[in-house]
Amino acid sequence: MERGFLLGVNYDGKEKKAIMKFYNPEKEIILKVADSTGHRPYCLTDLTKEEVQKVLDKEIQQAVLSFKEVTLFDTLLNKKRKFTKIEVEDPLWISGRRNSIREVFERKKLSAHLWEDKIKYRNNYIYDHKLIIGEEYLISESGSLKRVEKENGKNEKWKNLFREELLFDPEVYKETANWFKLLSATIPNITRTALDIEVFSPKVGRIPYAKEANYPVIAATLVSNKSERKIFLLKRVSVKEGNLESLKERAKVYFFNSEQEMIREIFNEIKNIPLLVTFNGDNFDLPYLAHRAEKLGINRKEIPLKEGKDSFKIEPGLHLDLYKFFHNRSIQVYAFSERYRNATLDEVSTALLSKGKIELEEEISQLTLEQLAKYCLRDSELTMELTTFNDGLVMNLIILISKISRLSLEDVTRTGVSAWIRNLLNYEHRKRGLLIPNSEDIIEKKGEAKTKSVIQGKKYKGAVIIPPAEGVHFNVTVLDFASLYPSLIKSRNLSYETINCNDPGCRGNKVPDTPHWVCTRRRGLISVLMGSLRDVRVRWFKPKSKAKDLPVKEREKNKVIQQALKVILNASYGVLGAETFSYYCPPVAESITAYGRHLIIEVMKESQRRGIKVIYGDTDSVFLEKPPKKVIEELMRWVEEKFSIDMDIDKIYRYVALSKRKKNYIGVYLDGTVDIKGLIGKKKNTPPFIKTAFYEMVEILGKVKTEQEFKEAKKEIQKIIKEKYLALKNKTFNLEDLSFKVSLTKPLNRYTKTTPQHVKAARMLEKKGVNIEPGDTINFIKTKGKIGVKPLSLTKKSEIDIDKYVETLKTTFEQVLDALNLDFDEIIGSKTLESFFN
DNA sequence: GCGGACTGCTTACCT
DNA sequence: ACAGGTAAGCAGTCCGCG
Repeated sequence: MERGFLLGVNYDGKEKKAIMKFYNPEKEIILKVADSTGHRPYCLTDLTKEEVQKVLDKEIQQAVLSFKEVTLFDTLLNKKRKFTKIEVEDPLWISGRRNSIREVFERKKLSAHLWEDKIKYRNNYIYDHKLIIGEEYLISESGSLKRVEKENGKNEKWKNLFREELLFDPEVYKETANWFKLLSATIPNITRTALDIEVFSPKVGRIPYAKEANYPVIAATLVSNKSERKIFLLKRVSVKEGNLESLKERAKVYFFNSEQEMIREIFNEIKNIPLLVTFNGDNFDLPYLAHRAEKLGINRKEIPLKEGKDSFKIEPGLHLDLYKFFHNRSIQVYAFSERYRNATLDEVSTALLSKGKIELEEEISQLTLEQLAKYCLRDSELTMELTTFNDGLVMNLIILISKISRLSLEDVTRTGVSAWIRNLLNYEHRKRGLLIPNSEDIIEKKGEAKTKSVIQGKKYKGAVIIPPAEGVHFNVTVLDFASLYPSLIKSRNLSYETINCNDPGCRGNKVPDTPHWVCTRRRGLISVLMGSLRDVRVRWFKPKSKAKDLPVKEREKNKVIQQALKVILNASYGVLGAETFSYYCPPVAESITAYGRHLIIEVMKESQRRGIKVIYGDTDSVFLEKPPKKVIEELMRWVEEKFSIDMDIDKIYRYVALSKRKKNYIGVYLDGTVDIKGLIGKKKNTPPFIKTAFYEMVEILGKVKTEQEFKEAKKEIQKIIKEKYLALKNKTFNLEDLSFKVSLTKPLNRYTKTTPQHVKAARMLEKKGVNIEPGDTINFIKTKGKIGVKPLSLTKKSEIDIDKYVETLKTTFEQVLDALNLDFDEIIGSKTLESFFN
């Protein structure tokens, strides 16, 4: 009998079996357990066995192991149906090779009669065995599994807390309890090692191409989470050694005369690593090593690396590529609040660890061995620290998302949030004996969107924004709906199968502002799953992440769980409106925003009925001017009773300055902190000169306490504006403070429709031999003359177009001046005789 | 052949 | 490969104008 935490499932093409990988914390090793149940790849069809046999040719028929009749519930038709389950030898027979079942069905226009054929076999295996990644199992000699269930006292407390919920919505209650157990269980601290390699390059500034692997690997470093460090160095006659002794204090150093020997040694290390961590290892380090090894004549059997479609995996352990994980938009935005902008090792580690890569003054190939080793070691250290900082936040996040999505750790780090949610939904369909629907069937049955978007080119109508009341408003309370869209999905029973259901009795349950209705007889699966995730977050993990009575460690644990849930919940609405999502359902997506619009408008009306002005609102919030406490409480209770959606007090401002512009305001909290939304002065591309001027104004605004104090503040602001205007006119500034910084979102040659200014500047740089790539930020100055722009590095002070900067200063300040009822032109005194006559 | 009105493209932001 | 809505600036086009 062995014990281990399940980390993933793979398919072994040679053994023709699913292989589960468990991690045993005592021995710090990976246990590979092959399937012992005789599970085979399969897909489903509503054709009979005889019909299928007519469709498939002899070659596939030989690969078909069996036809079985199965009964599943079709959620779209709301009835049980019989299907033929076609079991085959190898997943490629389902799809992925010539004359696979899918290909044949497609060719014969029978795609509509095929189901569950697009699911990866490793996931199919997880569904059928109800496996939970990240959970601990007992593994018997024969390979059978048993979950280690740890009952703890917490569960009882939990049940008490939710007795009410149990009566009101038992299905959600049941799932919430499951999530609670799953997410509170112990998370293993997996022993892991980071790897980084350096490669010789004969050309300056050229990164070697992994597929060709033409040049030697000259260094490799390995750093474990237990601070074991190893440096492998290739001796080269052409470079100096430097102080090699200094390396030995920091790591075990190994020298090699032969590159082949060194690579062999790296492979020996990899074979003993349960979890390998790299930064971009899928696309560089591992393919380079694999191809280089083959080139050097190392036997394929000695190479513990396996090339996948968009991954490189290792044996027997697992490989996580952190680049892909940090590159994930949801992770970047919701887990790390956009603290890094580009997912490079340097930017991510600088932002999260306050420590970046070693800056090089020379080319990699010219460094002394000492410098090379230190550079390479730092990269591995950073990569490892990204998984260990903050008590292993990143590792825990990955494992928690695995638990929720039921995907292996390797898949979680390589896919986006829509793949996570899709997999969870697939798993839950299978668990309940429901047919996993084809995307086309959902669209065919439920149709496209019926509302019209405000922005042309979008698919349906989104949120409403209550127009801001221009001016300065003192004593403002902002109310918001707690995670509005997930709450609506839960409380309005929204799911692909419940929208516009077949039962005529449900037609009265209309979605406002749309022709849609929602089923009143059965709970929707997406509604139950997202609803229970929402409940467990809002009711338990979020408050417990802030609970002062808990030890800090405990709070931090809850915080990570809360964050993992947030990442998934924040996407729950968005994926339903994304064509690429396999449960894409426009009527559901537009119903969510429609209920949202209805809600905010009703709250606004009610607030005004109760004598409180709503001065602004966006999607899920209302800004209330001078609301008495009592009225706020009554209003919130009214909303909760009438719509069963929770409202929270989001923030309280001493005052808010609004212009007519939406998504554009400045608010000052009671403690004087300033909240800036959408203003140009805050945007990252605004020149520092303008930004500084703007923030000088913000500082003054933060000090204003009463309406009387505004008089003085207005004078000071006018002073700043005059000063800055004169500084521009007299050119008393640094050139670089006038540079706009704009990012390239695509390669230069893909700007074919128009040529924006930053692209013009970038092209000038490229001509000078500068390497320009997507994601690069271009620094440019607005200049006089026909082109109107030059890269910062090529501009002389005399070329600046001062008038353009006065314009930028004007628009930046106007966004606030409008609220203060001040006029920029009057302030700088350009209301001269001339403008008078015009 | 020039300038204003307009539309479209691009980036950065908000919820 | 989660969504829609807004602000702003510039590029490019159309149209009028003896």
